[in-house]
Amino acid sequence: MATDDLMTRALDTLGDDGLPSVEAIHRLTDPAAVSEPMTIAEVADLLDTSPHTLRYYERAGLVDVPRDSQGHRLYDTEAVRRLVFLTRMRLSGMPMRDLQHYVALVDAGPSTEPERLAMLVEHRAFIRRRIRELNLSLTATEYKIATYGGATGPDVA
Amino acid sequence: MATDDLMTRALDTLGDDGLPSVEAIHRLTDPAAVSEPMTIAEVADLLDTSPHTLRYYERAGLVDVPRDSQGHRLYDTEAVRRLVFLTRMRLSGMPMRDLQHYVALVDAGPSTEPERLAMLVEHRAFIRRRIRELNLSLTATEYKIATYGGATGPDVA
DNA sequence: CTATGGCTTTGAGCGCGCTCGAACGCAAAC
DNA sequence: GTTTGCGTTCGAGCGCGCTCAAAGCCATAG
Repeated sequence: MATDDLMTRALDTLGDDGLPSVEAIHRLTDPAAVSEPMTIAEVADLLDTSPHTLRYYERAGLVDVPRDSQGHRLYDTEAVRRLVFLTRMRLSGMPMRDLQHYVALVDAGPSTEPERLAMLVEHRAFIRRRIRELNLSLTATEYKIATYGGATGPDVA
Repeated sequence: MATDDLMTRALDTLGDDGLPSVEAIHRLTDPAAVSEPMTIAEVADLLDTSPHTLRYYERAGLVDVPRDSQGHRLYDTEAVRRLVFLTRMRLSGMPMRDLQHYVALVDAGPSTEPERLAMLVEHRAFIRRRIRELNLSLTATEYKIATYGGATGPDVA
């Protein structure tokens, strides 16, 4: 388990309220400062995932990865950048199917930008709804902790 | 799809910021005002799920449901209450496994209250982390929408 | 020279949470 | 009386996202 992966570092820039600061945005826009090609293990560590998963993403057509003379993957800046995006989207609940569609649009050229933008806007709405749901469950859980009697229902006084 | 299920109603009590109001808490503590037994279809509609799923939860040992003279399920207040709790926990990401453990603890009596409380506290931490992750992804998505150029990376100026 | 370790490919397997199909029962509606 | 509709049980199937096993290649270490 990576203890200093991207997400961990990014979360550290947030307050306890979970609201991102201006600094957080800068970290988001500069995910991997180094520009040298990385091995699969390094990328996996950076993204807090496994080499298995990175190969799986590649097989799924989500990213193209160059090889070195021995046939080993060497992730260049472009590939790393895309994977940062992909893992972020996955983590926030976008299905593989949609990501495959998205990258197909990217590969299809600039004419598909409106559709890509529409996907992002829809995903934004999805994330917002999820956050609202989680806040509700959080409130319910906190209420249950505070008034804990052990029943499954609220057992309102 | 139920358009007036519990979650929908509860979310309506929240502001756009997703922060629950005092009223929301009251709705949470009084999920189903009626106290008459409900059919499986009614409960499914209330919880925005399917009869299939409700039977599945029962088979999984999460809840006991009384039957009428014809062998049909008649959900009493206790069962509905527990299912409200269960679906809330599921929606916020608690695994079936944990829920099975939790209800086993409930059935084991008051001596297990500390462990149940510990589970809730841990789940609260889980929800909070998820919300933080989602806020981060939300920020990233909003940034990408705002600066949209269509690449998979930020393409910082 | 022979391990050891990290990478490669391919296809298969798995854990989770449903979701469905089949065969059937009962009851109210036509 | 039969059709329609909603319910029942049981076991099987499915979609998703990984996750792994097997067999092999190459390079550096001892």
